[in-house]
Amino acid sequence: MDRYDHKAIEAKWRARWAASGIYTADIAGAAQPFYNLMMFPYPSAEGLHIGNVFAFTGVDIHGRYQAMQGNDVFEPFGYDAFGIHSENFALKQNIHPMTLIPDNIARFREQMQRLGTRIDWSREVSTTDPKFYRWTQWVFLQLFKRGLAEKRGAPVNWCPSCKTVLADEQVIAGKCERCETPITHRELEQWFLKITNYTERLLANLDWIDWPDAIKTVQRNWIGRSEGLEMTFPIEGADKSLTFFTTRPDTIFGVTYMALAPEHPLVREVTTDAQRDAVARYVEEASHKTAVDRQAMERSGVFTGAYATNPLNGERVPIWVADYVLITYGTGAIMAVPAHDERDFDFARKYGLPIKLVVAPDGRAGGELSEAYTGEGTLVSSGEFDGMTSAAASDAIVEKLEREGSGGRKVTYRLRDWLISRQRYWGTPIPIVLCETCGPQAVPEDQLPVELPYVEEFRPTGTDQSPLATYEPFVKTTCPKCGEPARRETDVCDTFLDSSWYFLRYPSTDIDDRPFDDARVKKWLPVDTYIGGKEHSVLHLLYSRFVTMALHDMGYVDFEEPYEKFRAHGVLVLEGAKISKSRGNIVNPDDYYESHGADTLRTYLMFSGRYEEGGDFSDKNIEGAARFIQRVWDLVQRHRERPAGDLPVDAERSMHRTIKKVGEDIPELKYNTAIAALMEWTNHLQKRPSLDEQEVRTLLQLVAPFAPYITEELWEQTGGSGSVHASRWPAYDPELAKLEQVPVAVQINGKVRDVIELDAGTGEPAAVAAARASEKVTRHLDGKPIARTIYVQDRLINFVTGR
RNA sequence: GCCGGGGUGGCGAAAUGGGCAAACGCAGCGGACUUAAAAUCCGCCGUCCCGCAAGGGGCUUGUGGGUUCGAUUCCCACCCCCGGCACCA
Repeated sequence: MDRYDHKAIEAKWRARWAASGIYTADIAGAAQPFYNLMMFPYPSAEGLHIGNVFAFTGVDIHGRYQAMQGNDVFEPFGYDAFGIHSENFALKQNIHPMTLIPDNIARFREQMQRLGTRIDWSREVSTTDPKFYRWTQWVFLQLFKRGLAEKRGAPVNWCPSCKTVLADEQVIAGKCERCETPITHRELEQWFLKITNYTERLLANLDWIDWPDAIKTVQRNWIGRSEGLEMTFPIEGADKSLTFFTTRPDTIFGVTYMALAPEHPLVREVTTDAQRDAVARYVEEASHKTAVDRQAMERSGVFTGAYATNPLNGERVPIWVADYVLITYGTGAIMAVPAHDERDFDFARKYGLPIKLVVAPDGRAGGELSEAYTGEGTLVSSGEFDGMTSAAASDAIVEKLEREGSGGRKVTYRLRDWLISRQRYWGTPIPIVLCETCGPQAVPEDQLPVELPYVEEFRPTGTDQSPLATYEPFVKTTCPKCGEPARRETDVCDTFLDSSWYFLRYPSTDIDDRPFDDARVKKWLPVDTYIGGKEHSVLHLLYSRFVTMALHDMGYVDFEEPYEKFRAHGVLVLEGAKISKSRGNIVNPDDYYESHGADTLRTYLMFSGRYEEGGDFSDKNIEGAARFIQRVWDLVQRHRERPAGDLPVDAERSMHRTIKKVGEDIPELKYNTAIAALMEWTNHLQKRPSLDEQEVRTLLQLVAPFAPYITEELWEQTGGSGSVHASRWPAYDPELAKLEQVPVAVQINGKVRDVIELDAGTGEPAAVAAARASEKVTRHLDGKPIARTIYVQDRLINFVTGR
């Protein structure tokens, strides 16, 4: 049999599908809308790589299956083309992003089309299109008008290489997520979105949304809820007090010093004249250290000369400045308990501060400590709380402080507000006018979009300003409130603002006077299934939940959670390394489109392992998928040449079993085992002299989601009506899908000695009788009496003899 | 360090409300077809031992324990790999 001509067939159906609009969703009229969403890509490199193809194929199979279930599937695609990733690529190529990005997009589109997806190409979105970012700006303004966006001075993460500030979520282990340069800190006026207003809801909704537990855990950890005590110690000789947070109230009698973060406002106020120079020097040095330095270097600090009083025992404790205390967590100050905290222990050792044991490990008296004891135990040297357990003492201490009004229970979070200003060129301009008299003013909505101008010199400046700041035609404007000359905000938005709402736009891309149409949002959202990479567990997935909640509270949408069902696909690696342009290990799908065709590539990628796990890419096994696709072709060609045969009951049963298995596996994204079942069935079909019409129909339908081109061609060749992709998924008969005869293992003392064929559903007496009739069983029993018999129907029999 | 996920043949992997480990595929070996090759088809294919053979027996899911008639699956301890967080008080 000849090899099928994948190039001709794929080109033919691509054209036909485009012409017929088979994948165009009926946005207004769909009876059973199903929003099948994939994370839109950054079109930053020269094209799709094999990892993108892997991800999108899995989403598409899901969409095709849902369509064959009778749903009106909407599967849109777009480009997240603003941002540092795209701009850096433009810088490297030395081509202006306004020229380069449209080329990249065209290339991505072509490669996606060759993949044979059921994407609705009539509703593309690109975040760099003014028709799109006009509404990103609108989203920003709604947040601004409700006080959820504000410009304020704060210590921020600065990447010296990218020359911009970054959100916390974009700092990985103290380094820039894009270029791995150690982050420094700057004190700058920046725009923040108040995601922390939503902390509790972001946390609470995780309890019911249908997401993988692993992703929920990552979000919970990122939000970092922590319960404890907040209290204050009065500062000696000053009208001030020092507020701190602790999760260990039981150790409070062990406080031997206090420590402030170098950036803490009280540092200046409490430092004595004698210590002023030393403290100033230390604070100055600390400001130059990167987060990476801070951790790598030995713990350090300096005494301020001031003292605070522990109100519980009246002890006087020195106040230090130490850079292991973070200004960004809790109150930026700590009570230090060297005996029961590793960091405080090291610090006390270094500076000769007292180490006072107050929690004794249970059943042992505390002696000299060689390291901090961080566990729980029984309180000692703690006044009235002596003898209590850590847990009881914590409660008692907090209650006492609450009674006295000097402290109380408090919940603290790790999550901080989302910093969205970027001192770069390639992004959505922040739609704000800065007026010297009126302050930051929203650009009136009828003046949107604030267009990003073409600026020849788009390189980052390295100052605290975006390159737009020097482009006067953009900067000069008038205040919308007072009409006086004013300047535009020149920072641009973090790309994650673009992607925080894009899914709301897809159904309304043809509407220009509002971001999204209410009726369409009601019809299509929340998204039915969202599938994307784990790398966005915090970042995109958290930000878009926040923005959706905010829009919900403003009354724009009637749901809080944008993606009630989310599934994460695995990541493809190459020889153990992440696939990326910078590593130079890009695998281009075009080579496989040419050599084997998209159907084979899709099938191969989905067959070689679990979709939700990913794995190491290697094309070693692609021949297996190619043979399977070719076998489907050959089977159907043979069927066309020979008269249709009958359908013996065994063949019918194996068909029903396959329909059941494939139909159960696809919704769970177990594509590898679905394909295995199809391979098994085709191996059976091949042994039959001729196929029944129903078998051919069913085969093409079951293979269709995986290999859309060849099945469509064969469907037409065999006179199928309409498109195979618009046909209804075949039903199976549960009775026929069952096995008639089952192999049952016969064990003696847990060791398999024989396997006998029994009718499915055979009861214990008959099964045991059959098993005892086996020569092998008799031989192994060797006359020993059976003490016990265990029977698991249709599975096994275990004869247990006495010892 | 803490939090996730994982470790199964030569390779990619199946199978966990405990029940025949290795489905499906790759590679390999043997055979059919062919002048020959490719393609295709048929058979073998975890490992060790006994046997000329038919066949029989032992071992085997990272390591060591435990529970159980029975453990890849459950429990305890540990090792390694991948991902996330990271001086979070």
